[in-house]
Amino acid sequence: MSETVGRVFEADGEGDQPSGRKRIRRTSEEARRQILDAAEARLTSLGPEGLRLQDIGRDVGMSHSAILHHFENREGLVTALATRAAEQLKAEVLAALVTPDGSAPEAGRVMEKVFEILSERGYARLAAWLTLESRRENRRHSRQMIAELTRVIHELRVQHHSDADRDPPSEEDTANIVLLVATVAYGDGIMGKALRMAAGRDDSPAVRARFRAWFGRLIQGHMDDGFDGAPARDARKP
Amino acid sequence: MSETVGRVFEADGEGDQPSGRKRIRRTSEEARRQILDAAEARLTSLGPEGLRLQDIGRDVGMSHSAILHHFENREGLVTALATRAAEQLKAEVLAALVTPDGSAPEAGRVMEKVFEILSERGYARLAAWLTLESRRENRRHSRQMIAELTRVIHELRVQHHSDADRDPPSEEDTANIVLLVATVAYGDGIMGKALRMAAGRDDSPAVRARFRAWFGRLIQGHMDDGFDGAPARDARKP
DNA sequence: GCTGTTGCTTACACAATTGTCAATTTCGTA
DNA sequence: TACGAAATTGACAATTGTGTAAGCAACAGC
Repeated sequence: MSETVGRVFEADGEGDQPSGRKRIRRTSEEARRQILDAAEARLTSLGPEGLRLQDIGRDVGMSHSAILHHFENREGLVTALATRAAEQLKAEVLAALVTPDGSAPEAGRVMEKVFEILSERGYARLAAWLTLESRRENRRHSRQMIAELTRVIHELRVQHHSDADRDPPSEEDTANIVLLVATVAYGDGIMGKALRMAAGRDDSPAVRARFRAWFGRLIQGHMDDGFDGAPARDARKP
Repeated sequence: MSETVGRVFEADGEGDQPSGRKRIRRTSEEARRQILDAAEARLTSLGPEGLRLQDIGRDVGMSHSAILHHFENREGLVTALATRAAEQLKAEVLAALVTPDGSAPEAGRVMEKVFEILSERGYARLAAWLTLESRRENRRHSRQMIAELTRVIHELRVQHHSDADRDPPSEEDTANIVLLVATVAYGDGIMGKALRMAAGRDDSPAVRARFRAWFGRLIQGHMDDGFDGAPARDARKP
C-alpha cells in the first residue's frame, strides 16, 4: 500500500531515504512535531493501516530510523500521539467555555466546538483507533479530563442558574450531560458517516448540522427544563 | 504477540498445525461458523491486532491455510465478519421490537437491547474497527438497515400515538431518535470505558446502567413530550 | 470396498515492517 | 577553527503475516 498523504519533498522513487539532496537538521522538538503531525494526518485519513514508519518518514522527509531515534520505538510514537491529542482536545474545549464577556457560555456553541474537534477534525477516529488497538492503560494522562471539564461546566451552570424557584442542577445531571455529549461526538465521529448512510441519508454537512441542531435542542431543552425530568418550556420548532 | 483467546485444543507448542493428533473434518458451513466466531472473539477482546489467521486457526484447531481455503483471503474473512455482524444486529433489534401481546414496545426496553448488542457484546468495537480499517464501501449490505428500522419504529410510534390533542410525531423526529440512540450505543461501546474513566467514574455495570437509565429517561421524556419541543408532562425524579 | 469430492495440512515463497548499529553530517559553542 | 553533541542516514537483521501449491485424509455415494 504505502499511500501518500503529503510530502515535504518530491519523491524520487527511492525506498527510504528522503529525496532532497542535502539533509535537513531540525531541532528535536521541531522534528517531533512534524512527525506527529504527519502521523496524525495519516491516521485520520487512512486509518490504522496508514501508520507506518517509513511512510511517515517519507512525508516528513526523513528516514524511518530518524523517527525511531526520536520516539524510541513505534509504541512511543503512538503514545506520544495519544498524549498530544488528548491535551489539545482538552485545551480547546476549555477555551470554548470562556466567553469574552464572562457570560454563560451557550450550550449549543460549546457542543458545536466539541463536535468540530472530535467529529469533523478526526480526533474521534484517532482516539478510537488508539483505544481499539491497544488494550493498554496509557490513557492515564487523560484520566481526569472529563471530570475536570464537568467540574468547570457544572460551576458555570450553577453560577448562571438564576431561576430561584427551582433546585439547582445536580452534579450528576451535569456529569451525565457531559458524558452524553462526549459519547455522541465520538459516536458521530467514528460511525456517523456509516450510520447516516445506513439511514438512507447522505453525509452532507447540512445533514450533519441538522442532526446536531436537533440534538442541541434536546440537550438545551433538558437543561432548561428541570434537570431530571421536571416540566419543560420553550424550545419550539424552528 | 499472538495471545490466546480460547482454544479448541490444548496447545502443544507448535507453530501452525493444530495440536490434536487426528484432523477433524467439519462441514464447510460449520467451519466457517467456527472461524467467524473465533475471529469475532479475538477482534472484540484483543482489538484489530488480534485478527491474525494463524491465531484464529489455532483457536479453532486448524491451520491458517484452511481459513484461507474457506474465505479465499483475509479480506474475505473480514467482509464475511462484517456481513454476519450486521445481519445479526438487525435481526435482534427487530426481534426486540416485537412484543408478545402486540402492545407498544417500550422505548427503554428496546434501547436496552440495542446497548446490549452494540455496547456490551462488542459489536460496536467490531464495527468501528471494520469501518476504521478499511475505507472501502463494503457496507452496502447494511446500507438501508437503519432506514428500515426507522420505518418500523415510526410505524409503531404513530400506531400507538393515542393522544389526539397533539400532532403525531414527525418522521424526521423518529429518524433523529433512532440515529441518536445508535450513535450513543456505538459511542458508548467504543469509547465508553475510556470516557467513564476520564470522568473519574469506574466502569462497573451499575454505573453503565445508571447512565443508560438517565439517557433512556431523556429519550422517553422527549417522546412523551411533544416531539420537537412541545410541553412536557410526567417523568419525575425517581 | 472403491472412488470422487473437498476439507485440511505441510512446506515454502514472498513481502512488508520494525528495529539495530555504525558511520556521517550539521550546528552551537568553547 | 576545532570539538562535541545530537540529528540523520544507509544497510542489514529479524520477525511476522499472507498467500500458494501439492498432497493427504475423511466422508458420501455408488
